[in-house]
Amino acid sequence: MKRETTEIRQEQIKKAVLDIIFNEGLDRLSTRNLAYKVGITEGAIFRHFKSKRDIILSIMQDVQTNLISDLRTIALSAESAEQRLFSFLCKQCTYLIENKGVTILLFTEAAHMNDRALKEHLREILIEQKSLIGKIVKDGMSEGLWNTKLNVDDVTTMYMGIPITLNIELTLNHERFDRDNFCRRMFSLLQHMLSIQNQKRM
Amino acid sequence: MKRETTEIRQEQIKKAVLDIIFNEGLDRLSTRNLAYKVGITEGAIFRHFKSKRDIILSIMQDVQTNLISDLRTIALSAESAEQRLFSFLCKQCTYLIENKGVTILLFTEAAHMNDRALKEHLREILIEQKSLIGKIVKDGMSEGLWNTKLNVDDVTTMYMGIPITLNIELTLNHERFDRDNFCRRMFSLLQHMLSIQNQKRM
DNA sequence: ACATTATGTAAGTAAGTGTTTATATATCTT
DNA sequence: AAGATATATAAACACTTACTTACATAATGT
Repeated sequence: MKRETTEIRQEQIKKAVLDIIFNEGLDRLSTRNLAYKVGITEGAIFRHFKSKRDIILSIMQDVQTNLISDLRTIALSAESAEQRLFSFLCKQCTYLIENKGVTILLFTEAAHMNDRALKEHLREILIEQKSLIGKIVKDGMSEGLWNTKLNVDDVTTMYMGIPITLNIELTLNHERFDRDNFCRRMFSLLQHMLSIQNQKRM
Repeated sequence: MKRETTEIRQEQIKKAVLDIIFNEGLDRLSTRNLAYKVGITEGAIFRHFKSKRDIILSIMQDVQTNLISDLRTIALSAESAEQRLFSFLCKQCTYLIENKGVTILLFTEAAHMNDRALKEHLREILIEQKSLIGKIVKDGMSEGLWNTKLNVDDVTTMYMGIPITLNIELTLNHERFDRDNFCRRMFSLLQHMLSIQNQKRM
C-alpha cells in the first residue's frame, strides 16, 4: 500500500469534502464516504485530522488565508474607490462560483451543528469582508465620488446581499442562473445607489 | 394517556420542529427528540406524518399559504408602488424575524438533503417573491417614479439580498444584530438605487 | 542493517438514525 | 353497552454515524 504524508492526505481529504458537498449533498458527507473518496480507510482519516469538525475548521482557515487576504489586498490598493469596489465584487463572485462547496459548507454547517466556535469563525469572515467594503465606501465618499449622506453600515449590509444571493441562486438554480456579467450588472446598481444625485421626487 | 386528533398533533409536531431548530440546532432534529418535545412516542409521529421529509414539506406548504399569500396581497394592492415596496419589505423582514426556524430549515435543508423536490419548492418560493417585486418595480417605473433604464431582474436580485442577508445575520449574530428600523434603512437605499437622477459623475 | 516513526488496515465501539410491528386503549358511533 | 376506529405505546428493526483499538508495514535516519 502506497503511503502519503499527512500534508498531502489533509489536502486530499479537504478536496474530497468539497467534492462530496458539490456532487452528492451535505448529508453524504460521512467519514465513511470521505475515506472511500480519498481511497483510504476510515481510520486513516483520523490519523490526519483529530475529528470531522477539525476538517471543517481547517477548510474555514483556508478561506481565511486565501479569499480574505486577496480581498484585503484589493481593498487597500492604491486604485480609485470605484475600481476597488468593482474588483472586490468580482473577486467575491468568482470565488463563490469556483468554490461552491465551500460556501454551502460554511453557511449550512454553522446553522446545522449549532457550534459556537464555527459560527463565530464564520461571523468573523463576514465582518471582515464588511469592514473592508466599508473602507472602500468611505474612501469613495472622501474622494467626492459618492453620496456622503448614506450610512456606510447600511451600504455594506446591502452590498453583502449580492454575494450571498449569488450563492443561494447557484445552489438552487444550479446552471440555470444567469451569471453573465453578473458583477457588472450588480456594480451598476450599486453605483446608482451610491451616486450623488438630484432626486426628482422624494 | 390523552389523545389528540391528527390535525392537532400535526400542528404540535411542526411547532416542535421549529422550536428544536431555533433552540438546539438542526442536528438535534431527530424523530426521537421531536417525539420527546411533543410528549408522545416516536411511533406516534409516523401516524400523523408518513415520513420526516413530509413534515418539512408540510412546513414549506405553510410558508407558501401564509407568507406568500400576504405578500401577494401587498404587491397587488391599489397603493402606490413606493408604498407597496415598503410594505412588502417590512412584511418579509417581520416574517423572517418571527419565524427564524422556518428559514433556517428551508435554506439549509434544501442544500443538506440534496432533495430535488425540496429544492424545487424553495426555488418556487423565491421566484414567486421575485416576480411580485418585479411587478411593483415595473409599476413604479410606469408611474414615472423610478428610473426606467434599470433592468428589473437585476433590481429584484439586489432586492432579494436584503431578506437573505437579514436571515444570515440573525442566525450568526443572534441578538447582536441591529434590527431597529432595518426595513426603513434598507428601503431608503433602494429608493436611491431606483430614483431618476442626474449623476454628477459617470 | 536495524530500530524508529509515520502511515496504513480491519474490525470493532457505543450511540444515533428513520421507520415498522404487535399490541393496547381512549374515544366515537350505533 | 358493544363494536369500530383512531390514537397511542414499547420494543424492535436494519442501518449509519463519528471515532477507537490492536496490529501491520512502508519509509526514514543512523
